[in-house]
Amino acid sequence: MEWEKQPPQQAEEPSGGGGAGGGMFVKVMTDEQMEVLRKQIAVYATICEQLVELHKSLTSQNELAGVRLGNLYCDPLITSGAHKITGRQRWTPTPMQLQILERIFDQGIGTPSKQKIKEITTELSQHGQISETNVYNWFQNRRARSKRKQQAAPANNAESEVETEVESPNEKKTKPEEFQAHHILSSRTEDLCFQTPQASSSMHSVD
Amino acid sequence: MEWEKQPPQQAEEPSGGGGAGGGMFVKVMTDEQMEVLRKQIAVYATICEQLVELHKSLTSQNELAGVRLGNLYCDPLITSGAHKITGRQRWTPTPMQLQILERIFDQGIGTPSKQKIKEITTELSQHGQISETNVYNWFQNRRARSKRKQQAAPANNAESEVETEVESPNEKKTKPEEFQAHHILSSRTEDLCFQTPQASSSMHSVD
DNA sequence: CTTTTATGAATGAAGG
DNA sequence: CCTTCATTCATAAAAG
Repeated sequence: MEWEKQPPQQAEEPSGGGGAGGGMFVKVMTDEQMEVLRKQIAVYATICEQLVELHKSLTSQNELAGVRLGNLYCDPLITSGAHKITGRQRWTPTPMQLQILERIFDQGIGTPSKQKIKEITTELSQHGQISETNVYNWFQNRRARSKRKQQAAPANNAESEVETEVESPNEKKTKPEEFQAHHILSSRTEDLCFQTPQASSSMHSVD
Repeated sequence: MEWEKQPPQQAEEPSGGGGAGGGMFVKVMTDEQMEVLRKQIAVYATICEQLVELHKSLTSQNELAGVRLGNLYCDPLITSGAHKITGRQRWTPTPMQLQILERIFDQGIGTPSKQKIKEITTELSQHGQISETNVYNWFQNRRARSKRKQQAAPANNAESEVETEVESPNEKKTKPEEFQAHHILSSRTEDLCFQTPQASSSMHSVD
């Protein structure tokens, strides 16, 4: 089946002669696999949340059963278990890499072409692990960021804002009605037990 | 989803108490286990979806008592792609829409004809607000990015621990994230649990 | 340890 | 189809 293909993802041993002692941490799934599962479980989690909300609504009229019902199936799912396995790690530029990137960015070359990306990546590879996508993303983000900062940072009295929404000049965009459900759900996704309710007996907590 | 190789440049583990460092790669799950896992999640997805449908109908009969029920659970999550009060202009596929799209993408390799788009849009409309343009864009983006990723991460040499599987050379990297439920639900869920307790416990933590 | 911020990455949509 | 942009999401890092 198709899950066999493994990405490289070689983790380096930080300082040689490390542990190898007692509790050794091993990755049981590749990041890719984890991400796939996480995504799928997110679907499940989302639907579950819908059910939670629905039950709240349904029982709000008959308050007697409302609170208990919500807690019962919501809490155990979300609060369950420890975290481990792994999350996806993201690239973090080394100071040296960052310096070089900033320098290139300041050179006014606002056009990071494909070829340029390759060159930069090659150069930065001498200072740490990096990929072309990292460079590409960095420039994309950098440009967008400075653009956004420009319109927020200066205390310009350009009140030509026709929108009814007014945002503070020294504050970045705020979303009052933003609900953070995604955080809760996805942050705990890896903690969900991969089991059917019927299979509970075949699998219990570790140690 | 698709990421090119993600270099764990500084994948430091907060190794407390001589714990060995970063991610050592061991394959602890067989293909069969992964397949079982996939099916399990598919079962969950199916059950959840059916529950949602069921509760929807339950709600509809209670509509006389509480009118606001529909809004509470449906609007924030299912119709998240639509516009909430302040309006979000960018379409966001619901998880269920995503699954359907992914499935179609895997099947009808590549050629989203006009007629096909129409059909897909109609089908997806049952799971949330969507337009043909959304579908079109989605397939365009999907294809382009899938292609780009493939060329960005070709330098893969699998881990020595992992038996590599041959994949079709002229085939795009098979996308493993398809977990469509189909009608697994009709089969006995007991058959879908893990056969090896070791693997199950490994899923939780290995520390 | 919890909350906040900074920023790498993902993605819908537009342009060519 | 391919590239680019704007917005959003998730997480490492910083602040409390």
